[in-house]
Amino acid sequence: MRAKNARLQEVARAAGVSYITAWRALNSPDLVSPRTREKVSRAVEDIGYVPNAVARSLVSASSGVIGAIVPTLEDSIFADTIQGVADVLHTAGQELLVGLSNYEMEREAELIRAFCGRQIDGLILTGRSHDPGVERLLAGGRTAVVEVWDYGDPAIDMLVGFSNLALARAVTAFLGAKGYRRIAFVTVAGRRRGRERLAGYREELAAQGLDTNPALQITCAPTLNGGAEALEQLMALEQPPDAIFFNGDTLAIGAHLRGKAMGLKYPDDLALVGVHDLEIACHVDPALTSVRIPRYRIGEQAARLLLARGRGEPEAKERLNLGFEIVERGTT
Amino acid sequence: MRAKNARLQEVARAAGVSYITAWRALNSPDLVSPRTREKVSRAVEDIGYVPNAVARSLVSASSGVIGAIVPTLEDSIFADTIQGVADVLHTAGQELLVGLSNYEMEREAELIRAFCGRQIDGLILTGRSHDPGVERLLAGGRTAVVEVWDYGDPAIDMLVGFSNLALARAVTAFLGAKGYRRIAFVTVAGRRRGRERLAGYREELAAQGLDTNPALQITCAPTLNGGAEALEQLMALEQPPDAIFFNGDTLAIGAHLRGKAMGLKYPDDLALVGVHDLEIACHVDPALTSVRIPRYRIGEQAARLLLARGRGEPEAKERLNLGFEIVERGTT
DNA sequence: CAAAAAATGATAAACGTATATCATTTCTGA
DNA sequence: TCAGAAATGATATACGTTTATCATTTTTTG
Repeated sequence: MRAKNARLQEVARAAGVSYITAWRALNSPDLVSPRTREKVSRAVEDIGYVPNAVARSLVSASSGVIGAIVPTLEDSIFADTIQGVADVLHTAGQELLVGLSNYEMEREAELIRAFCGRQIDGLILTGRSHDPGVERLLAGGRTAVVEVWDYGDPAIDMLVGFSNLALARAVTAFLGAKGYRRIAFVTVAGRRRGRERLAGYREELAAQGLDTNPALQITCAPTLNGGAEALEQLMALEQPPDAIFFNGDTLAIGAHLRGKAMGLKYPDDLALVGVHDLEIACHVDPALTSVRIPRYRIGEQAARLLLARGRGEPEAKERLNLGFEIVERGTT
Repeated sequence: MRAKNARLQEVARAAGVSYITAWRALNSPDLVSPRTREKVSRAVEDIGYVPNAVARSLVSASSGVIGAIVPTLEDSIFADTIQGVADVLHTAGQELLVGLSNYEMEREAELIRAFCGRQIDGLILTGRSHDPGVERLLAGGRTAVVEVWDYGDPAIDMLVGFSNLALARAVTAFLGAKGYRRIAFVTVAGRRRGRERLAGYREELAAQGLDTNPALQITCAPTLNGGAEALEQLMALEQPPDAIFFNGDTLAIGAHLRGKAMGLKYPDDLALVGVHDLEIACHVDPALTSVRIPRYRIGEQAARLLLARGRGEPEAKERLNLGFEIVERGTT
């Protein structure tokens, strides 16, 4: 049933040349006369020959494949980064093996192991904390690794991201400077990035002498509805916040729409800030203040670093802080 | 620099057994005594041995990798399908090679070629129209193929999706039954799926004797803003529509928010319907009527079909219509 | 027309695993 | 203690490419 793919040997036979000549025609065309080149490529066409990249990988110890592991594609955030990676890799003819860790370190570790067995040329990981066994596996430097999203000391090799701590401090400082005093912070339960931002938020509250009431620091589900419920919970407090910093536009938009239905006026009754600057931030009324994050560029740059390493250009900068930008709109 | 990975030979040496025994310990453990098994797995640990899946693929002519090609990950629609694929493949220990065609048939063809060279065990393609050369390449049946999203006759092998034609007819009929007479249809320029739905919309208009004015059939950019502008364009007509069928919730939400800012009342001034049933459809006021599409399940089922085929279960149903569901809410 | 250059060919080893065959050693039970 | 079973080992071939070496043929050039 499963007929075997044609090998180069068959191409050679069909073209009436030796194996080695067929090989040269495809891989070092200058060593071969134009006529032969022509014969061989016609044979390739006729037979439908596709070189076996597996065999090539085996002998060359490099596969032309990059692996990327992100927690999920269900929110568009990481999908944009993957898109950036894929777009850059495509220009270099490399393929992309995608793994979804579902925010589980163990699942990430499994994926990394499997990817390494496939001789990937490079690996993109989300975040800076990984299974210790994996860090040992990758420590040898056999595989180029870029960690993305969290700027800081790379745990393994190279890194591209922005500082979550700085982001949270900047937003908190921004709200403080606007005169808000009771600034709440809402994040998704159980996510590392949220915890880093929480730390930044707390640092800045302390630095500015703002209200540090723990009741203003809550978690919710990673959905519009989660944000909406968080808003209700916060506004039901005896002393409700005058500003809410949502760790994600999805939460913030959910809250925005719910709050508006409740009759809240932004920013007089309440200020809102999100993160990611999704398109919809401009389309609610008043428009949502948010933080622009280079999620596509993170992917692009990570892929570029891997490609540069593959070409043996160690001079490439191996630790990139791509920053972020607060985009002020009507809700603050 | 790039130290080679350990081979099984080294593991055998470290464990003090022969190569073949080490191999058996890992691949047919029952043939080996518990003590030996123990020695070998300790050696694997010590050395950090990871089996070379490339070599395995070469000899077994099957790679443990499935390829999936979608147009983009930038809208969450295909990302959800990929997520479904990845979740199922993970349970089977298969990896996922992702390709983004950017809606270009030629780029899709390149990716397919590259994937076939990598000996993928199965391939998931979006849509039913592909480069002719590719269809020839895949026609041999060497690689299991599932086309997803568009239900109809599979061009190659297996298929999982829903009928875009039926969807458009159903929505149009639904609006007609509600008494709307001037039903507009807005789709994204240059996308095949949009054209199929347009056909369904037109068929149903004709069947119901509704207004077929071409001015009510327009295209826009695939963004919130695109939808908003489409709304403005339609409402500026001398005879504006009384209902708009947006081919995508993103467009519909963009229009919804813009229209509300313009003072439109839904559904009295205008009815709106979207497609995809994104979470936000419930969070606008009034909530958006939309069509629920099994985008995650499409991915799951496609992956399941490929796995079943890989296990040699040809009895698996190879043409699945997963249907859709109109979710009626406040805008109609 | 001879010498140099270009093109082609033959052969072999390597990549790391899968798997088959046959041989030898060690263990188990009566 | 010995037959039979279980465990281990030695050896070889295959997968399809990459790459090296050396030999031969064909073409070009002065």
